[in-house]
Amino acid sequence: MNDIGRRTGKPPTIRDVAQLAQVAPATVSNVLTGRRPVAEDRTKRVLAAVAQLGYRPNHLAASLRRQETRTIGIVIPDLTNPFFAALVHRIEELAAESDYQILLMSSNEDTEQEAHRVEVLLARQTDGLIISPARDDLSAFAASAADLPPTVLVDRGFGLPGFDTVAADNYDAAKRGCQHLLSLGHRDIVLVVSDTSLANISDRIAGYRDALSEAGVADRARVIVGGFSVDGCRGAIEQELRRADRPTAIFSAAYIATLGAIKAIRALDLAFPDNVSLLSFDDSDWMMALRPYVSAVAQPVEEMAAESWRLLKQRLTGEGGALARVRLPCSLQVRESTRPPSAAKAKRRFGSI
Amino acid sequence: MNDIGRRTGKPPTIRDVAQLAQVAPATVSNVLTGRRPVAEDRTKRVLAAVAQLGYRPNHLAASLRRQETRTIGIVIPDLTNPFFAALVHRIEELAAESDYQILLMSSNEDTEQEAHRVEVLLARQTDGLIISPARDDLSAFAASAADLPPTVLVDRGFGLPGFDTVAADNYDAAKRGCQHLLSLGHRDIVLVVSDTSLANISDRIAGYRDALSEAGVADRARVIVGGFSVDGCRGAIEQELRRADRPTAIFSAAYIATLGAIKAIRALDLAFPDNVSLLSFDDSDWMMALRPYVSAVAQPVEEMAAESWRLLKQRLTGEGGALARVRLPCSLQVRESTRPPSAAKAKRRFGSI
DNA sequence: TCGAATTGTTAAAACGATTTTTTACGGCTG
DNA sequence: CAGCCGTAAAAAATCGTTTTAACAATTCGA
Repeated sequence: MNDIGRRTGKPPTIRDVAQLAQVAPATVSNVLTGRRPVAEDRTKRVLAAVAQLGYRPNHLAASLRRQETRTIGIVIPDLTNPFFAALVHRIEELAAESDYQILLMSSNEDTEQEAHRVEVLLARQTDGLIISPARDDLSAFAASAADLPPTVLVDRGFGLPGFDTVAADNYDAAKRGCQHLLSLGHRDIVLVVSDTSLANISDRIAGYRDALSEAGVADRARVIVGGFSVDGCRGAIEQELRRADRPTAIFSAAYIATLGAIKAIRALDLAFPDNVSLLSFDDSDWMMALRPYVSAVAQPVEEMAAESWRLLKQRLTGEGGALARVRLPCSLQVRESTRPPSAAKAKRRFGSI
Repeated sequence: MNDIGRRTGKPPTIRDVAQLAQVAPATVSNVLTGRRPVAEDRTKRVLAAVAQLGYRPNHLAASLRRQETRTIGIVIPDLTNPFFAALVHRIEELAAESDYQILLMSSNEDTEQEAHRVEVLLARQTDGLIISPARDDLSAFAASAADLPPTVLVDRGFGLPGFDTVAADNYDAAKRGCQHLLSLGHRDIVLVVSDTSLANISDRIAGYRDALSEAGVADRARVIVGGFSVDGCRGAIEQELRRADRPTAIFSAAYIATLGAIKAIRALDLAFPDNVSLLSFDDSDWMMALRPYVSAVAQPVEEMAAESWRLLKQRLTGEGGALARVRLPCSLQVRESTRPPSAAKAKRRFGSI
């Protein structure tokens, strides 16, 4: 380890390398980026100098000059939701493969925070954005909308004009999930959602309603709103389960709602699928730990991540065509928590009429 | 909406604002940053121009000049692990409060990827780093070590020289967890870990062993290694559960191991705590969905995040003192999955001697 | 063999801010 | 009234790279 040529203190710059290699800074740049050919002997000198100095190009300066940061901003409502964690994880992985890095921010389901984060990302010159907006309308971005770099909306905000959007086919998934329950003989199916103002949720509600309609039991539709907290959902569901005409099946339309549903069922000393069937929207690996194993409508998280990144990258490289709206199909995982309504239950209901 | 003074195409720069406000660029900067006083009338003119142009300071340029990016890099092994998701979530939240943003990267438990990510972060001039290293030795950073900005190691790499480090008190937590099982009467407690090369894991192993020693049953120690996959752990545990001298309790020392343990127990048609008690290291909100509710040693994720950020921020603002090593206590959550070994079980064991 | 095209090299400009230095202008003081 | 001082504004330097444009040297075609 010698210190020859090592400027103590500040890290070496391209000028230091150039000086040591006896070439111009531009030549160093050309060697390192490969944009223009450089004679072999100079290339070697430059490389040697780079190695000797431990030179690391300052990405900041390069970004400023190139007007490209190779950074994309991701804004999601809540990283502790495994769905979003998985989404971000995969996007990061894919982005890294193309030498893009991600600036991650959580909006905490709050429009104002979201708007602020987007502003920050704009100021930071991110090349692109992937957002799962807190609300489906444009209010949050209204102020910044005109200055947005290529932006993909994922999970939420599907179809908003001006954006590439990616989402699961929530309508179809909810419909199929509900049909599954119907086919088991359930007629009293309660749908638990976190919030009705979100389009992905209202799509699920629509799918649920349509499935009931087509089965001729539209009037049995019961949608309850539990909010974004587990205990909010739990409370709402408990109330539902305490009624005389207790539902025979619960369809929890979000991660939080599933947790709330299970907690509610436990709290009342009931069991699924014996007393109520349970179907979850969103599948997580931890569900395999549940006994009974919860049936679920699984969103294609990986594909959503892949598709979001694909679309964004196309825009970044200028290959993008017309704005895309990608709906990805969910898969229905029929497992142990959904069964025909129990005889005992049917009898009780019968008696109560 | 008029377009007066609006340069179409490129976003407005500080020069545009200066020109419109009839002042020098420096004055605009002073108004916006508040570093130097500016006369009131000029201030008003500048602010008006800023509003009219929709000027947004280019953070990139400011960073380059200031030699400070207000960006911190976070490198974690795996975002799909709820522990790390929660950690990142909280750090992001805290950092945002101080106007720092985070560049997030996953190492995927891989030293090479990790080293590469760290290099990228260095090139990007991040002001600080928070890393949960894939290995406890310095190999990954050896090349970059000298050039690292203030760096906090969290969860792993505790006590590595040259770093502020934060970790749960794994030794004590495992010991107390094991003591809990011992106090219930268990003597055949198997500890399931992902990997033995990690210091946090070996601390857990040590705590486990010491608890057994102090109870005079050091020879009953059984540590099995399942790797970083759920099914790896499941397989290893199944094998253990199939033995004639099946353990009466399983202590799963990591998120993945807990999942594997539950899966294994289910696969063999056993139940906890009836056939085996189960104690989990790492607590997640989804565990509340388990029936029975799994007892767990909970790492103080929020505090670990807070402490990491606090230490890092101190270094960033130059208030930092001597390198800190912070051990945070875990809490033992005794719930339903840990019970005294069953009579039936005891009898069977007795008969098999 | 001479001018044109090509190639490699470098000096200088540019990116967009902040910080340092210089200048200008009053108000005081001796 | 000259000189000094303090303040606010402007001008210029700076951060570290890439790109442009100018230049020299070489190759090629006619």
